[in-house]
Amino acid sequence: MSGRHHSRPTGADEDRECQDIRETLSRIGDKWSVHVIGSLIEGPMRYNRLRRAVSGISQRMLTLTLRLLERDGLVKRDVLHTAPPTVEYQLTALGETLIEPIRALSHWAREYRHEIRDARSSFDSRSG
Amino acid sequence: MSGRHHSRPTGADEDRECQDIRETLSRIGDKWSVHVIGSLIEGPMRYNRLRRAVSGISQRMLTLTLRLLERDGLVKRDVLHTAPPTVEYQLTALGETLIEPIRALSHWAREYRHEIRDARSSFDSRSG
DNA sequence: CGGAATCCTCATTGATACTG
DNA sequence: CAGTATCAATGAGGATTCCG
Repeated sequence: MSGRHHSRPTGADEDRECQDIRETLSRIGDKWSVHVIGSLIEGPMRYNRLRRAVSGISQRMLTLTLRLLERDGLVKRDVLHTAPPTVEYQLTALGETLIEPIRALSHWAREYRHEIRDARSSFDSRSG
Repeated sequence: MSGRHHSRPTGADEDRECQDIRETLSRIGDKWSVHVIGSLIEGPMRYNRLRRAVSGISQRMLTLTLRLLERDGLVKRDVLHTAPPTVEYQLTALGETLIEPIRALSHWAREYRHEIRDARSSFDSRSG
């Protein structure tokens, strides 16, 4: 996670980098954030449509997830003054910068899913 | 998370990709895995040294985390027949492939940490 | 439509003590 | 040294109900 060039990284460098990555992971590594972000890639979306897009999410968790993403500046919330009220969510510019790194992880997961599955069943059979 | 070329992705594509990414995130998005992986990048390491490297981790969680990483084929556990026993952990080839995507997220976290901090304090002051 | 509030459950984690 | 076993606490998440 550290070690630029060929020099040994200091422990402090490591700690700071691990902090950074852990912060990001706790932001998007929860149960729903990536699903929500993934849905919003397609474009702005309203609350109930988002709810259908992210199948399985409860109303509580959708609201909570959106609030946290909004708080971190990754998602923008727009209230349109209609009756009944219309609320639209979309990725911010900052939110869009997250797409690439997430996609990288997604590709990794894709590429190695079978190796992981095999490693698992092998481990499980060894353990009884 | 999908949308290759310019064609609209199907919902099924999206779901599958979100599944993949969620699986990866639940594997490494827990409280300790990234710390452990980050420490093992430097090379093989024994249990107690790892424990000191990942400061704050309990014995229980270190063992648990290592088991899960081993199960998924990301970490290799070697028992050296000495007295007292010596156990060495290291990343597998598969484990090493994870370094790059993790580093990408790490860089993202670094690059935008201030924007996120500002977004947060702005949001919090708006909310009271 | 787009939530907020409440209650409840279960999974994750930590602390502690013990062991080959 | 490198764990295992047990228990207690914390907190994320789901279900339900109510609201402007």
